[in-house]
Amino acid sequence: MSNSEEFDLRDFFPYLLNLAAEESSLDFQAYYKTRYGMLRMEWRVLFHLGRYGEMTATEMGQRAKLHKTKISRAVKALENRRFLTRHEMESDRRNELLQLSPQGKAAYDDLHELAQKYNQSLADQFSKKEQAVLRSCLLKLAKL
Amino acid sequence: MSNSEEFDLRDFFPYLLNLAAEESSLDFQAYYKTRYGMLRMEWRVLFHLGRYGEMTATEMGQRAKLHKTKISRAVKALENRRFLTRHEMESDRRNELLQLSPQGKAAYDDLHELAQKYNQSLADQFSKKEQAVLRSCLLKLAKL
DNA sequence: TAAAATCAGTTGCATTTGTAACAAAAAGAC
DNA sequence: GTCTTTTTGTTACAAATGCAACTGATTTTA
Repeated sequence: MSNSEEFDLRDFFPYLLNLAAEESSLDFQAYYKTRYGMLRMEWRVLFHLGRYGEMTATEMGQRAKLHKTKISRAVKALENRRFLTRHEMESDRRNELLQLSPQGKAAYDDLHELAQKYNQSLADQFSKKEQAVLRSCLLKLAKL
Repeated sequence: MSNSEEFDLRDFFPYLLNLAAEESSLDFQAYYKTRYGMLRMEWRVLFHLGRYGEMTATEMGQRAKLHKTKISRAVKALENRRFLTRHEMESDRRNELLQLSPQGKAAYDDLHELAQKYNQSLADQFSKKEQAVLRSCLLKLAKL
């Protein structure tokens, strides 16, 4: 039966990745959730707009590999909280340009800075060399 | 504005971990889903029983850091599909010993072998050294 | 030993997500 | 031009998850 040489869950990368992903985002997630009432998808959309400037939902979808329904819902929620505004484009009235409001920008600045610090605290567990290997492996696994 | 030296999502470990976790489990997930109609939690429970032998739900919860409601629902689903049986313990009738049925064992054997191969194909993207670093980083991040 | 506290496991409800159908606008066929 | 197809974004419905209340069994406490 249970041979101790046998393949274990602790050797299974998808499992490890899942646990590490969950565990490593808990604290940060708690922050934007309690502080700004945001969900993960809303934080991502906010980040994209803050980091890369105004864009349409479709553009963001391609850039971040997010499905349009996720974006649609996140945008609606952010709009309700006055974190962003939409502007119908004259050239094509199906398109809406999304941009952060001043509040949105303020939230972005706060979260962006925090994310950086938070990330540093995760990275500090590892040597520079390990950090580089980890990052490159993850990029490859994520197919980025 | 968008300063190109600025901290990017691609530098943010929680984000990378999430994407890598999702991407790296897609194919395997599709297999046990279409082949056995299982959800992730059900696969985990099946794996635990197959790998470590019969145990109670609480034991499994501690071992795998899973919440009891998740286990309860996964056990019910696996029981409905005749992959496991429950046996009330005489010593304490609140406890139920869970064990795989022959079908459950067969599914475990199949999935276990596939998981190993699948994992190997993920690992093959990296050198031995990289694999070791990746694994140890993930274990640390997952707090295992 | 009777009442209170604890523990295993389940169920119900509210939230979140995934999929697919949908409406409106634009582009293409002819 | 109008009829069909494609594209953008929303919505509806079903599945999945998290959390808290619950049932029944056991232990503790007084």
